[in-house]
Amino acid sequence: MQEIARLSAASITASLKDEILAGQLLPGQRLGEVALAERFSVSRGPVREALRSLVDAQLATLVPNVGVRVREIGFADAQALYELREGLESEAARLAARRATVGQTEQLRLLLDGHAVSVTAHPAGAYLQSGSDTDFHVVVAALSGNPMILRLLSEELYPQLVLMRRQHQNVQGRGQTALMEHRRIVDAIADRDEEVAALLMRRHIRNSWLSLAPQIENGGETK
Amino acid sequence: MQEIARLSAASITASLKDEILAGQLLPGQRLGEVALAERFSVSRGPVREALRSLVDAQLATLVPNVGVRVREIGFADAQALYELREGLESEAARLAARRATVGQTEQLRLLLDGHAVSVTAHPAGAYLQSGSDTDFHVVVAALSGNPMILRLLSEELYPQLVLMRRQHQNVQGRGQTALMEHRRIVDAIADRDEEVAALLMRRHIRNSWLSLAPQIENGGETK
DNA sequence: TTCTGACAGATTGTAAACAATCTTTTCAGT
DNA sequence: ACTGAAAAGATTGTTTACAATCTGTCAGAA
Repeated sequence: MQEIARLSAASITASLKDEILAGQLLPGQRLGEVALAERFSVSRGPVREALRSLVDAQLATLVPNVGVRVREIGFADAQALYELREGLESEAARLAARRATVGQTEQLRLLLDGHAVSVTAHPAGAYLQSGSDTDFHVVVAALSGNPMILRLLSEELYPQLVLMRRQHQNVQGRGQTALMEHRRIVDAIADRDEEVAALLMRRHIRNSWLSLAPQIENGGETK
Repeated sequence: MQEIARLSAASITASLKDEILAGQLLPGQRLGEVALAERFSVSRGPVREALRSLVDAQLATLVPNVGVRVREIGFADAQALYELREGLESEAARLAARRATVGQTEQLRLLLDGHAVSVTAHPAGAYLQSGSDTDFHVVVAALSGNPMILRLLSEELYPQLVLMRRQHQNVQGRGQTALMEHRRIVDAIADRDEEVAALLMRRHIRNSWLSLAPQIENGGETK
């Protein structure tokens, strides 16, 4: 696992993010500055900066004078995350219905057609696992025309979702159902029906949570 | 403007945040590392860390190899901010209606009673300016029982709001109206009516934006 | 045996020096 | 006078060294 090129702060941040999301760095694992500095053939400065960036992205936790660890996402965290998504993404769907052009909604339909192929190819619910679901949600967020919402979702919440899924190994088989819900949402967006688009997105995310919650160990860390 | 005690990273971050929000550091102003290091009697390391923290909090912008500047919030930014608030805070109100205890809603009413005194004392619309409005919204966010929503609002969005208001000097006189809207929201929360609470909060924030938008120069920086 | 406290090792926090990049100035050429 | 390139200055990015803090171990007393 040796790094070849001499990277610097931004690159190291990206590398660590990727490794965490890929599951190469396990939740709870310590991220020592010296160890990482040696691994990247760089001094502690850039590593330190990268670690702070991970903490800000909520992918790691920092205890002052002690160190940084890969974040562990418990049941309460996951629930909060999905509640937040309900508010944020229903707003994104609402704005998308207000602003998306006909060409954009067409592209969205094409995206779902591609997903349909994936679902039939891997019927055992690889839809959500393979990131197709995230693709759809990112596009809707982009169509909202709101840079803040797009950034929040794609750069903060979705990485946390990936981390959570990896930690709890949920391979939920909601592919077919989710795809149908996606189509209804696109219909509402194409109809310029803000209220319905927001409502359907809210329900979609809530259904997703209801299907996912039982898969998460209730080994409840309260705090 | 000399600092007395030898502060370190976290303290410097807090100091700079306060100064930006207090308007002592104007939007667009450069935040040079060496200058700040001398001002705080500290080396560039902690200053650098504090600056990155400001950038993550969206209170400053970073251009690599160039420097950090206090963030300028244009019309498009303000609009995006309020759209985001609609989604986030209506969700907070919904969750508050679901979870707040009777004691908590009572305290919320008491808070508004206190605000009523402030409004009658300063009838010229000092309500929103004095932070009373923010107080209410923070409490509702807390009552949502969702730590992520609370953190996002109180530590990211509201500081940006303060910065925006300072930049555009909006002293909107919506005090009496806003207070009444607040009371209706509390009523819905006390009634455990999630839908109405969410709807009223959404309208409240939208009204706030409609009253505020004209006050912002449309000297549109497109990007 | 178990708890307390001090010491040693390791790790994070900060300071100071060096390297790389950008900005501004200067000056030659048109 | 104006354009453009090159050099000087200033600023950020990185490295190295030092200080402060924490964790774990071990001796000693209850």
